[in-house]
Amino acid sequence: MPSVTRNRKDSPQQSAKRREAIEQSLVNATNELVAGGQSFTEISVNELARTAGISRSTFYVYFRDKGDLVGRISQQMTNELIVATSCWIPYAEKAVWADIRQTVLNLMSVYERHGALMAALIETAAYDAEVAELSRQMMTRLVDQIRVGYDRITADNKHNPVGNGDVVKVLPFMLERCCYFYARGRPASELEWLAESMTQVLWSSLYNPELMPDKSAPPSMVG
Amino acid sequence: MPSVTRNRKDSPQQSAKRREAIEQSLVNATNELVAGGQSFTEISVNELARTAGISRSTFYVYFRDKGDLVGRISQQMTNELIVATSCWIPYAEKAVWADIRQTVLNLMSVYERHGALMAALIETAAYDAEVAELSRQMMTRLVDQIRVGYDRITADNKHNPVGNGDVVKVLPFMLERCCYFYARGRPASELEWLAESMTQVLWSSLYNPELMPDKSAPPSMVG
DNA sequence: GATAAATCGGACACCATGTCCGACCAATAC
DNA sequence: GTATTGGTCGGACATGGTGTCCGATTTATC
Repeated sequence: MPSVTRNRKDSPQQSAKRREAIEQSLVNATNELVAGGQSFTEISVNELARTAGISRSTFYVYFRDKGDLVGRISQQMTNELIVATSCWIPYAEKAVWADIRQTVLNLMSVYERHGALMAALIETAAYDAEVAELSRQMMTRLVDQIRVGYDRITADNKHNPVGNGDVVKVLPFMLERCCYFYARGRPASELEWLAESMTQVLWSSLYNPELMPDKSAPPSMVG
Repeated sequence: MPSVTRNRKDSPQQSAKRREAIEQSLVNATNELVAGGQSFTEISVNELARTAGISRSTFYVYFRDKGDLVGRISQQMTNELIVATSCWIPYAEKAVWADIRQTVLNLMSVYERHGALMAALIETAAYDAEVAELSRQMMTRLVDQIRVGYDRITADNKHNPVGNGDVVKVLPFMLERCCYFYARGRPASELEWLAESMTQVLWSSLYNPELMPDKSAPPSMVG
């Protein structure tokens, strides 16, 4: 006898707890499959679900599609990145080289541990408008974060403010993209040069502005 | 009467000229469709071909798939980017602020004019291994280019070499990603702040290294 | 006007997607 | 025990894009 009260459409009285458990299984499955050499895009929902130990049907009970899953992951990643900067930003005005370096290493560590998820995020953002927006928000939050640091630095009288505060809109892209390219899934400990280089760019852009160039000199070559 | 000599498999005695003409039509179609709001990934081969004024069948005569097309485009884009740096790199040791700024503007201009193609390149690289490799090569070539400039700067006795030459592996990612994010399809003339910011990062990272920070100071906060 | 090249339309098998449903399997309630 | 219920499962379904193939038609060339 078919149940009449049964309503599939607005089913979700699924406990948030259960949803999170499934999400975790899917995250593990993603890591596993990406480690096996596939890109996230070419992993089918079926493959993903099976590897996570659930059926394709069940996947669609909890997530609209792969993009929906990635969207949730994206929130986590964003938070991790923000946290990674917390040993520098709140004290930016009195930070030394080593503080910035540590922040950079923290960021790299996120990409080391969550390389597959970061790849999934970036890949999906390429074709899924909703995820693209989330990825955009991730960058915006990083920019805001760096801006807080910048403001603290310039408010401090030790440092002569650089003319252009918009550098903060530029630096996070260097960080994100370099970590993505060089540090994804790789131990940060083997990437000393990367930590050093990114630290240097941050340092010289934010803490080194006293040495103003002569901006008025005419270009020596034609563009 | 069916032609016996006709061999479809290794057909391409298609003149390179014709291929380029078709490629150009497809490039235009891509611009048109992307301008219409779609992402390159969600444009079907049929739609792309029809907009370019050819049939789907003909598309497959000249290109294996969309990735093949994007691959060819990628070469062009890479070249344009390299050329964009030519007003700076060869004279890097005697360059002034305005020279770097001009290079940055040139780069932005590439993204202004070819925004759709750049998007197609990045999107496709996300799931097509072959295109991903080409996109990787694009970055590598930019790194090499910046390195040439760096070597000229450090060889010159005017500038005290910075400790870490690996900054050159980091800077192109800032340039590429920022142009992609901020300057794609947008007039460079309205993005003064971007040009200024990117120039500043380049300048302070490459020409401003005399002011060495105290790298030995212990971190003030815990990571 | 004959011949070959280039293009076209259309059919084909294939595969992933997202939706839907009935069957099943627990645990709990009566 | 037996019935109900929330959750899972397998499978069917329509849909839509892919890449391949071929026969037919158009276009260019001499």
